[in-house]
Amino acid sequence: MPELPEVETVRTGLARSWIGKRIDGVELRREGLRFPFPEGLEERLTGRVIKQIRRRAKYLLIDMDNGDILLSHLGMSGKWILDSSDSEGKHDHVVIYLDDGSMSVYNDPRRFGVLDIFRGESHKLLDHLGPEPLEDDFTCDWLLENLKKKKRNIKALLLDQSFLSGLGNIYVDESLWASNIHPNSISCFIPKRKVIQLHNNIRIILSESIRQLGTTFINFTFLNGQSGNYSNELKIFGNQGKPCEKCLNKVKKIKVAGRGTHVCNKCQKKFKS
DNA sequence: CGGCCATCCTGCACGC
DNA sequence: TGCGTGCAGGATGGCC
Repeated sequence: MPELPEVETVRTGLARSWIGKRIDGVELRREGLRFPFPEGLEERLTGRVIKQIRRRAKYLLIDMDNGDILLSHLGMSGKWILDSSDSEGKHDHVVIYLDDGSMSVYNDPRRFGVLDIFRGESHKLLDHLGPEPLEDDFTCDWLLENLKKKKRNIKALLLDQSFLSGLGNIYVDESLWASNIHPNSISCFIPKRKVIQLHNNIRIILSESIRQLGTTFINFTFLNGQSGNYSNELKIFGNQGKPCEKCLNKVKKIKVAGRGTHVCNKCQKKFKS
């Protein structure tokens, strides 16, 4: 479940390993992932030099020397294994051969990932995305104004990538707990002082997680065994049955917006009117 | 517009 | 121990 901090961690790793290298060959081991691979992907990538790696929401954008952009989304279980010595793993779907003799392998058991190539400013999967929570345009005023405009369940809204991009199940639960807002609150009824806290907490939590290289669960390493430490910092996610760190009340796991949701009913206030 | 559901897929945690 | 079942989850698309 890579979210913004995990994808950012992957970006840093890919940048270190890939920038300046030329792609000598690409092997596709199946027809596609979530979607079929684009026609002629191997040919289009072969011979290209990788110039830059960017991130938008949970997408990786790999800029080539001819203007082509390789788009990679890790879905639920995707990972890039760099300097791999082996590409025969059960779920190794894509192999990229680089001009330094190394091999990068895309492995994705659940195949919810996306790999596409495009050129220009616009891509169907990117065009509708909301602001980046760590960029300057995600201001407290912006959040206040836009929560007011909607009458939606706050958890559903924060998970909605067209509203705000990059948050997933983990960081939404963490941000709402840190702000003492119940995930079943309605966006427009959350008072200003709580929205200010929410805005602040989203940025603090994401930044701190990036600093720690993200959250890693068993079975989920990003790059050659490098793994995130933010798991140790999780205050509510996965803590069902344990005492809340703020009030010792038992943390519950409920369903909100179709998602498993962790909540402290004592600390987190439900704003519904 | 918003909520809800199904879909994609596999691994894993259950219960018997 | 081993099998079957059901669930999780990011994003989309359809339905009401």
